[in-house]
Amino acid sequence: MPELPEVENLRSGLEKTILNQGILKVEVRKPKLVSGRGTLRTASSKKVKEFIQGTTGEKFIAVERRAKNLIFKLSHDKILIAHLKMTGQFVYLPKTGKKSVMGGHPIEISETTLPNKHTHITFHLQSGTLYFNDTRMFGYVLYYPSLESFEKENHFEKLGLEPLEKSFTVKYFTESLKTKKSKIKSVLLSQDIVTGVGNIYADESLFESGILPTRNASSLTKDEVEKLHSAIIRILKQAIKAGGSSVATYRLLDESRGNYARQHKVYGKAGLNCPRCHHPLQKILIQTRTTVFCPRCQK
DNA sequence: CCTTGTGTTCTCCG
DNA sequence: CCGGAGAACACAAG
Repeated sequence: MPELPEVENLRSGLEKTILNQGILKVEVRKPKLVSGRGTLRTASSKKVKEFIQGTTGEKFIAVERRAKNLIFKLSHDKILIAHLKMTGQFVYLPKTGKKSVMGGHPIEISETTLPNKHTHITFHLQSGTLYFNDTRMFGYVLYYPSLESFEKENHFEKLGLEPLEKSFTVKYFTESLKTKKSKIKSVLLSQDIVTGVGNIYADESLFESGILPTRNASSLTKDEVEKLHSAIIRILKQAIKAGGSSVATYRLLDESRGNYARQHKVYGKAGLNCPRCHHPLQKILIQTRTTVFCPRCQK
């Protein structure tokens, strides 16, 4: 579920809670989740051993984000890279005081028994416990013993630019889109020009900029590229500010757990009327992904 | 029961 | 190399 705004909220939540904490003990219940990325990864007990031995006794120094990935920097230049994919979540439970919970998936947050059957990695920290849960097990947490080993692997090789960095300019976006032969929605989902936009924010950005998701990326006019560029940035920033508009990401346990109010205008609203022109919103499939748009005011 | 849908990304074909 | 389909897996809902 998590796209850039949700991961960014998770990142800042983790930063507030686990930073400077030592790792006392680590448990890995699903070896596959620490054994590599990709669909064909196989469980490796050697990786599990390296993961546990390498992280135990170290301390969390920083929590950063690249696209939808979390980067945990540990003492001694050790690094953990986590991807939540669709259903991954991190939950932190302090030993005492306020119970803060954070994650990527709303269902299990309300079921606060931890660990549960979807808990695959547990970090016992000085002041609390950090759980990595993932129902569908597409996510992963990878361990790198050094800066060199991390850079050598080039984990982020295929990713495009961060949409909220200054380097993501209209000029860059224009030039990049010219080279693409596929639909604009496919390009947004592909992560290789601009990262962090998933199904929700792709549909929302295209609606906001009045562009049909089926348009060929290279056919966008200068004006359309400018509108899409600013819509992506504006919508992502608003979503981060709202705490992630699509799902709960970081909050206190005592807050209303059903509060997943989405601010989107088209995502998940097929059949309802367009908020702009009141024509019924249409649903189609693009690359096996549900896509909702207004056939009248998106051109 | 079976079918469909799910916020991601990698791999395999053509 | 490129683009699209299917796969990785586990549910919930209809």
